[in-house]
Amino acid sequence: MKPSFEDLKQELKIKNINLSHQRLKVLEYLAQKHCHPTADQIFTDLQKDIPTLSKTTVYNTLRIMIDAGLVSGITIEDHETRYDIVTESHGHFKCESCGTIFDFPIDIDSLVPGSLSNFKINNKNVYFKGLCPRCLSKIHEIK
Amino acid sequence: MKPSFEDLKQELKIKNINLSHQRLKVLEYLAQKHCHPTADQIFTDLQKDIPTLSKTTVYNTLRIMIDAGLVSGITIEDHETRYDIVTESHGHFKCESCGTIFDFPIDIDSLVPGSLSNFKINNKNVYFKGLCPRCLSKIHEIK
DNA sequence: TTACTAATTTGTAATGATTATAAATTAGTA
DNA sequence: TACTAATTTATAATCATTACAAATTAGTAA
Ligand SMILES: [Mn+2]
Ligand SMILES: [Mn+2]
Ligand SMILES: [Zn+2]
Ligand SMILES: [Zn+2]
Repeated sequence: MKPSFEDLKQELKIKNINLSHQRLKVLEYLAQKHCHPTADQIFTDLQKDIPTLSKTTVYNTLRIMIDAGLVSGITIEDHETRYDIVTESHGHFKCESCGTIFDFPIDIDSLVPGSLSNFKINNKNVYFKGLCPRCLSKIHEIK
Repeated sequence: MKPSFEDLKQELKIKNINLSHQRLKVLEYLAQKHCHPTADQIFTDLQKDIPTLSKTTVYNTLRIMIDAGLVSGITIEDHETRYDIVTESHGHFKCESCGTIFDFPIDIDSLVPGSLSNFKINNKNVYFKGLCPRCLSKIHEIK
């Protein structure tokens, strides 16, 4: 279930994280759009509302949210971190043509093999790569 | 089943990739150690044998092997790519304390959800993060 | 209001893995 | 040996992210 923006604000209050204008905007952005943006996309979009915004603030805020457990950084390509409001664990599909990241449901917990019984698992990630339906149909058109 | 070094050389011949001294050494390194090294680790270790080795050559070679499908680049952290001889698909566990990456068996194909039926999936990745048994026992000792 | 302090934001510089480029070396062939 | 193409090398460039210190803001008490 997707957390509401109010829920998130509440969570931050509980964790003693002050709610500045910038922090609220970053959080709101992630809560409303769920497009798995890069830090740069967040920065570019929010700059329209907050002309003085600095990219450092975006990075700082994302780090704070990650440490608080409200946001997760998704590493699929080694040169770009995407950000996601944390919900139940789910898989990610990245289209290699348009770059869009799609969520998909997956029962990750059932995957854990016996060979990891002596390991302490802190987080589990599943991602696929390929082509999304939209890009597949575009390729079809050209042919 | 792990491919032998000879198998790999054969594969490259089939794909029309020339076998230089440097390329053989990189491939041999990956085939013998299966420690999921970084490009820099490969470079540093091979430099002992090949004093003139350049880091660019290591990167070039890895790219060629990846394109040929013999090696895969593993992205777990956004700032370091690890390299692995391609075998059957398996999961990776990265210890957040010592950095070691462990293989574990996992039936990734059984995971694909119906919601992705219209997507073309090119590759599937599963990685966990946490603490390995060795590091867990070290924490225990200290307490 | 004013003064003071701590938190936050900002601009700028630094970092570090990877890539681009072009010159130097090597291998293969006639 | 001479020629050509492939490979390697050294060096510089790129670019996302982080480090740092100064500037701004928010909160609080006098
Ligand atoms: Mn997601
Ligand atoms: Mn592996
Ligand atoms: Zn697409
Ligand atoms: Zn460990």
